[in-house]
Amino acid sequence: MNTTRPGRRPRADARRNYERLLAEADSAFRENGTEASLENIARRAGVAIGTLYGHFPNRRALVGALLQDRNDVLFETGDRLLAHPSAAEALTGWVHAVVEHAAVYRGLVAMLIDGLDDDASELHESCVRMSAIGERLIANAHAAGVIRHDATGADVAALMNAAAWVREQMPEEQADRFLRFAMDGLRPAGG
Amino acid sequence: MNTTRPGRRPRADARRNYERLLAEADSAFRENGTEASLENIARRAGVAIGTLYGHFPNRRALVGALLQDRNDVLFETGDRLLAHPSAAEALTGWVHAVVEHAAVYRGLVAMLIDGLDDDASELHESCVRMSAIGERLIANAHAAGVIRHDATGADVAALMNAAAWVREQMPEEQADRFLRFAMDGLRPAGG
DNA sequence: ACCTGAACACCGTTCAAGT
DNA sequence: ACCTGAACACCGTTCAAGT
Repeated sequence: MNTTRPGRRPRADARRNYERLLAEADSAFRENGTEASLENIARRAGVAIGTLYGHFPNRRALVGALLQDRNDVLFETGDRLLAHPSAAEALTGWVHAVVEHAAVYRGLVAMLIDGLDDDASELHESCVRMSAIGERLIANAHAAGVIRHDATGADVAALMNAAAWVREQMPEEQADRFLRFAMDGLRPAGG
Repeated sequence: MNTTRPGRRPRADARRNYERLLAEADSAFRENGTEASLENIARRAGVAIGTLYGHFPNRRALVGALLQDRNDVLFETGDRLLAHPSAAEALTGWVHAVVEHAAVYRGLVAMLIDGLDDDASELHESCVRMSAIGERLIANAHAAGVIRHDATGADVAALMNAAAWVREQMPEEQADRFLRFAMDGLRPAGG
């Protein structure tokens, strides 16, 4: 639960401000998406705008800090699915988990896509890890013959991101239907 | 080619400004997406910001004016496809046409989605028309038995919008693959 | 009838000055 | 070591004043 970075003992007020900023950012991002006003977040947290930038050099850092715990959960899910006996169920489970993960904040999918390409992004490491898990699950699916042979990791990633975007834009039920149909399109030809 | 609205004879300078604003907006939207700075557009067109607002009350109106000609082409395509002998090819053709249509400006898909729900939007009419064509083509596809029976118009719309979004975010080739796979997911179970 | 640009209210981001 | 808030450079949008 201690989210403080390298320096040893943060001052009590610094820690409190950090915590408050995270809480306000979370609620602002949930309400208005990842483009929510940072000035507003600082104001609601009761600190000056400079304090926000002191703790988080940019918007990505703030989002990254908020995603920490959720990332841990996601990667545990990934490990569990990699050991799952059914490669098909594992892949489906992963896609659902990632879509759910990205659905917290409107606009997050776009940030994650950028984060994968930009190695200077605070989100880069987790994006790469997500990508790696996906690749392995797809390899397993191919080995088990439960996915059409011409589908690549990039194809599944595109599907996943698209589904997350649909989830941001439309009612959850519609997003579920989209995901189900799209996944059917990945099944082997004879399936 | 005359794009002037109800008032009879626009002043020569007004017409020229209108034309210049459209041209600059088009290039700005192509470069930076539909969120491109309006002040920049006015500046590059050589007019004051107030002149831009005089011609276009908001960003949607500007986008709508730019889409006029492209809409005509799209709807002609729609009419032609509605008369196409193969319901399957017609639907596929329509989805491709809409994705291509929305791909001009990054961010346009999101505006079109909003435009369908918001009847105060300058884009609303064309969105409704697009939607109606889609519905008819899907009805035809169902009648011909070339689409899975549980797929609705909303499902196809979601797929189309998602494909357009993928086209905005990733290389065109990736978007094509996504679209092909996703469309396969709409084929009848036994297909 | 149309154009101008100042005015207002908002941003993100930086940084000298404080404690 | 951390916080503050003014400062700068940018927005979208409106509207009184011009021609």
